[in-house]
Parts: sequence; structure tokens; C-alpha cells
Amino acid sequence: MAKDTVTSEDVAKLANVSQSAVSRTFTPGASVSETTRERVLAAARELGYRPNVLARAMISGRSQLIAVLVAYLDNQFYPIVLEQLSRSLQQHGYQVLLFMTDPGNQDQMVQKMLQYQVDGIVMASATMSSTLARECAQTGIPVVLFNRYVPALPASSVTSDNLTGGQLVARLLVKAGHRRIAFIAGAENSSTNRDREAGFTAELAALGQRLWRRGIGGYTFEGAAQAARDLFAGDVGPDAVFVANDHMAFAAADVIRDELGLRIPQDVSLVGYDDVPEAGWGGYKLTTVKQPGEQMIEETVRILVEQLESRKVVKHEAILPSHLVIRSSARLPDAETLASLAGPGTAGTS
Amino acid sequence: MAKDTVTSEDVAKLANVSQSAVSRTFTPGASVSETTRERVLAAARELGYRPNVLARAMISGRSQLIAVLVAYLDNQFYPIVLEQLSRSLQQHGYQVLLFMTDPGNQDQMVQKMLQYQVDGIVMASATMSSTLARECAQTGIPVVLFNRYVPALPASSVTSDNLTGGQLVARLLVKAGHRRIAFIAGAENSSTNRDREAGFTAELAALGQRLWRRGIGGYTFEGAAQAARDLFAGDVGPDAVFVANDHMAFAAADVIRDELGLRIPQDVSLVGYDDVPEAGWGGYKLTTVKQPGEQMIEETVRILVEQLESRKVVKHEAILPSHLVIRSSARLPDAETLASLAGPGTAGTS
DNA sequence: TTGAAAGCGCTAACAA
DNA sequence: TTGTTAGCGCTTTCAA
Repeated sequence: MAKDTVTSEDVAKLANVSQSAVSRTFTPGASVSETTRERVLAAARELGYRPNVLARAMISGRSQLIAVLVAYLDNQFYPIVLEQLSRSLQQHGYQVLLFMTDPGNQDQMVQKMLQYQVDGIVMASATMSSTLARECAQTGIPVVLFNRYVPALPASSVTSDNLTGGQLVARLLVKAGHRRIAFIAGAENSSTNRDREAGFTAELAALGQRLWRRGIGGYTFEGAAQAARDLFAGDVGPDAVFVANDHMAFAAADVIRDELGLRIPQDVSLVGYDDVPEAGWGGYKLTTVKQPGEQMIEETVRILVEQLESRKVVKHEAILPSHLVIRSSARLPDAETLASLAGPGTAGTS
Repeated sequence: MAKDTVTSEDVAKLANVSQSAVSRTFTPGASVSETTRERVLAAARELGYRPNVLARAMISGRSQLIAVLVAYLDNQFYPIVLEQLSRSLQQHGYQVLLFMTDPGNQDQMVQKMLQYQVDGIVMASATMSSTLARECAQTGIPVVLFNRYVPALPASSVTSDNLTGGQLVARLLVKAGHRRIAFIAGAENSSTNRDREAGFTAELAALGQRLWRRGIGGYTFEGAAQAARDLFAGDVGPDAVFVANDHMAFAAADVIRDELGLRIPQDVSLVGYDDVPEAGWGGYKLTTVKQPGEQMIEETVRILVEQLESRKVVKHEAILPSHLVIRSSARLPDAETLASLAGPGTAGTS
């Protein structure tokens, strides 16, 4: 950034045109004659000119920057989402400005984002205070909560149908004959956990059962491992465990098999949520509920781009369907029930 | 970004000071009296003023943006690196501008980065043409190749000692009595694969053995699975497989156990590289070589920040030590040999 | 289609 | 310590 700085003026001089002509050449849809256009392009190439996006952003008010907030990247669901999101946004001419949130500094973070004049915000695996959301809304920046849902917030949200997902798991487990069904919760204040658990317990109740025991994993690997230990601490343990996401389910599996010496699914059934790649790996073969990550990303980008182009922020709420992915970590009910639970393409993807 | 736009001038007016006074208040280390400072801060708070980083960047020539290029995020090594890198950079006042590279559009990508006036570049799991590297060097932007090493490039690099890592694995396998040792390579043109393989085969030779068979996984899960199948295709398969990274080793493990019905390590020893979290999980308990990710990040940030602050770009080359992590996917040699191979803290971390 | 001119919001000399 | 004055590199009226 030292002395190189080739500006549009340098190009203009070399091409013998006005500086505006250079600007127009690099502005899609501006009116330039083919001749000047070529002259400018030639000069630009010769000098190695690169338009300064920051300068453009200042005047046009569009930075082409999308802030993406993520709380952690160790649960594989999020890296994959981040990769797809980033690629898709790039395709639309936007770049991802990454923010790793700390539980404490959310407010600071949002200030930073706004300072960078980001055109839009995606909040994945991160909570946002209503004050902050309101602040964003005020500045007219579209916000999409990814995999989060907060009715009171003036922000769009894209989620999958966690309620139904939870229900499906309940039905699967009950119909397979389980009678001591436990649940390991994620973060208590997250909408994902709330909905998955609500659907799960509601369906349990509908089928005449109650949750046999409940642990809290907080969506962390270690938290889930401890929760699993606690769940099995008494004389008799659960015969099935539903874990609020795959990442925690792996921890539970390790405890159940390696520490407790129990077999999955012969001694205890295990079901996760998300369908991250590892769930399909041979080490776990986890029966789980698939969140349609790709569709969720597509929807997120659609909402964002639409609002960016129309310059109108409207609250959207997309809830995409999720379905069971049957592998071999949970005992199966009879074929008929199984078929009724099966979503599209439920056949054990690996 | 619509009408909100509270500028420093608005704040100045309200605080009854000059616009420069406002600027100074928000510039660390500028000279402002305590009185004006407070007046400005109060006015700023009242109006909800946020300095425009872009405008600042334009004049100061420092965007506080670091471009991070990554090719994929499905190998857990990279998300974790990205998370730490981002956090560390944030702490130093920089933000990560994320670029997901496609094999084809590397050039475009670098153009984009330069257009955004990034202050520095980190290339992780991505190759860079020498032309591009030179272009960056010319503009005076520090570039750090993370986990890549290209001698000819005018870019710093941070790697771990892959040569020694490969050697350690060879010694472990040979000393454990293996005689049909195979290798599954990553990307042929990557320095990581080259060094790991070079160290491996060199040590094999030193111990009087040759590579029994070789496959190519290209650092992808599916590629590695296929390579594993091919490796075991004949009448007699390998009795040990060294895989160029953990991510591929999991694929190999699945093929070996689930498709071939062999036991690890009783029938075949398996060793990976990286020590990603999943390697410690119960489903794999993978013996592997640990890359010191955290130290590598620290070093990367150190190099970057130092060059940014001194405004002098110098080529640095850091090679950090790696060591074996013994778990249970590979047969063990006698205790004495094992002890000699053991790096610091080799005790099976889980 | 083109050029001149007026800024976008800010920092950084320079005087005062 | 302060205010004044130039711009940073670009887009965008407005005339020509």
C-alpha cells in the first residue's frame, strides 16, 4: 500500500481521458463509448490499476461487505455453513467479514461491524441482544439470524423445523420400544434447543411417556460427556438418549461405549441432530435429524441479496423442513413405522 | 446505511468543537484535553456516532483488514485455525476478510483482496502462483503462507516440521514390526505432503525398508477412501498405513474396518497427521502426529503484526516442532523405542 | 458520450 | 491543545 497506489487519475492521464471516464469504465452499466473504454482498459492494464473498493464504498454507501458472526467453529455444522455462505456471497459480489464472538463482547462486535459499514449481517450460532438488533434495523442494515429464531427481534431468520425434528425422534425412540428415554440439552437459551426439546417432549407425552431423565451439555463436547456420565450414574441408566446436536452426541457415544462399556444400539440407542459429516462416518454411524444446511444458506443469501438490491429491509422468516437420517446408532421400530417416519431420501446416507 | 449516518461533523457541532477534535478523540494517542474529550464523547454517545473505518482507511492507508484465503473447511484442522486466527487478529485490532478459493479463480481472488486494500494476507490450505505473490510483495503487503512453504516466493511461511513428523511415523511403524507399509498421499503438489512423505520414506530406507505401496487421496475424504480400497485390492494387503492427514485417515479407517472387516490395529496399523479433535474421539483413537496449530497461529500473527507495525516486509520462515501422539490405532513398539519416539506430552491426549 | 466539479467522512499537517 | 486546511480515491450530478 506504499507507493504503488495507481489511481484512476493516473490511468486517465495515460489514456488521455478524464478521470470520470475511468470511473465509468469500471462501473457496470455506465455510459462509455467502446473506444474510450478500450483505451482506459489498456492504460489500466499497463499500470496495474485496481479500483479502490473502499473509496467506492464511501461514496456509494455500499461496501459489499457482509458481516458473519459465529461463536465457535468446532462443531462441524458451522464451518460447512461458513464455507458455503462465503462462496455463495462471493458469487454475488460480496465478501465475508468474519467475526468470532465472545460471550462478553457482543456489543463491541456489532459496533465494529457497523464501523466497517457492512451491507448486511448474518448471525450464526450467536445470540444478539434486542438492543443491538434494533440498532442495526435503525441503520437499515438487513440482519439474518441463521439457525436462530427470536420473534421479538426486527431481524429475518432462517431455521429448520426443529419442532418436527424433535417429534420425529420421539416417535422413533418410543416405537422402537424404549421406555427410559433421556435428553441431553444444548444451550438452554437457544431457540434450536428449545424447539427440539419442545417437539421431543410433546411427542413423548402424546405417546404416553415422559422424559426419563435430562442432562445439559451446553452444545459443547465436554459438557455433553459430563452430562452423559451423570445420566448413567444411577443403578439403572437410560435405554435411549436423544442429544440436541451431533457434536454432543459424539461425546455421549464415547462415554457410553468407552467409559461405560455399553453397546450402541444394543444397550442404548443414541440419536443426534444436524447430520454433520462425521455422523456418517464409520466410527459413529449416527442416526440423526438432518438440517438442510445448503437450503438454509441459499435462503439466507436470497433474503440478504434481495433486500440489498431493493434497499428495503423486510423481516422474513424461513423454516425449512428437516428429516430423519436413519443409520445404526438407534434401535429400529417395525418397518411400517419406520417408513412413516422416513422423510425424503432417508436411506442411510453415508 | 440510509439516513442514519452520524458524522464527526455532527458530533463536532453538538459538542461545540472542531471536527478535528472529534477525530482526535477517537484516535488513540492524539492530543486532546480531558474536557473536550469528554464533551465529544458525550455528544457522540447522544448521537450514536460510530467512526467510519472506511474513511479512516482511505486516508491512513490502513484498512485493518487481513485477507485469509482458505480452500476448504471440511478438514477440521482449518476451521480451528480460522477460529483462533480470527480471534487473535481481532485482539490486535484487525478483522478477517474471508476468501474461499476455487482452484480456478485464484488470480481474481487476489485482485479482490488488493481492491479491498487489505493490510495483510494469510494463505491457508491454498496455493499461490508466484506471479501473485510477487504482485503482493510489490504493493508492500505482508503475506504469510500458513502450513505451506514455497522457497521461491517472496512470502513468509509458518509450517511445522513435517519432515521429522514423517520420520517419526516411519520409525514407529518399523519398530513395531511392520513389513508391508503403505502410504496414502495428500495433494501431490503440496509442501506438507512432500515433506511428510520425504521424511517417511527416507527413514524407512534408513531402517532398511521401502514403501510397500502408495496411494493418492488428494487430501479429500472420498479420495482417501478409494485409495485405501486400492491399497488392499491384491491378495495381500499392507499391514500398516500412514495417511498424510487425519481427515483422510478417518476415511481409511472406515474402509479398513467396515468394508474390509479388518481390525485396527490388530490386523493393520493406521497413523494420521495433524491431530485434529476427531483423532482423539473414541470412534477412531487415531495415533497421529500433532501439528502445533496454536503456536503456528501465534507465530503467524506475530509475523504479520510486526511487519504491519514496522511497515517493513521481511520474509520470515518459521518451522515449529511436531510430535507423535500415541493412541491406539497403531501397534506399539517396545517401551524403550516408544519412549525415544515420544515428544513432549505424548501421553495419549484425548 | 464526455469532462468539470462537488463531495463521501475522515486524518494529518500546519498554524495559531 | 486547538482549529483550519488539504486532500485520500472514487462516484455522481450537471453542462457541454
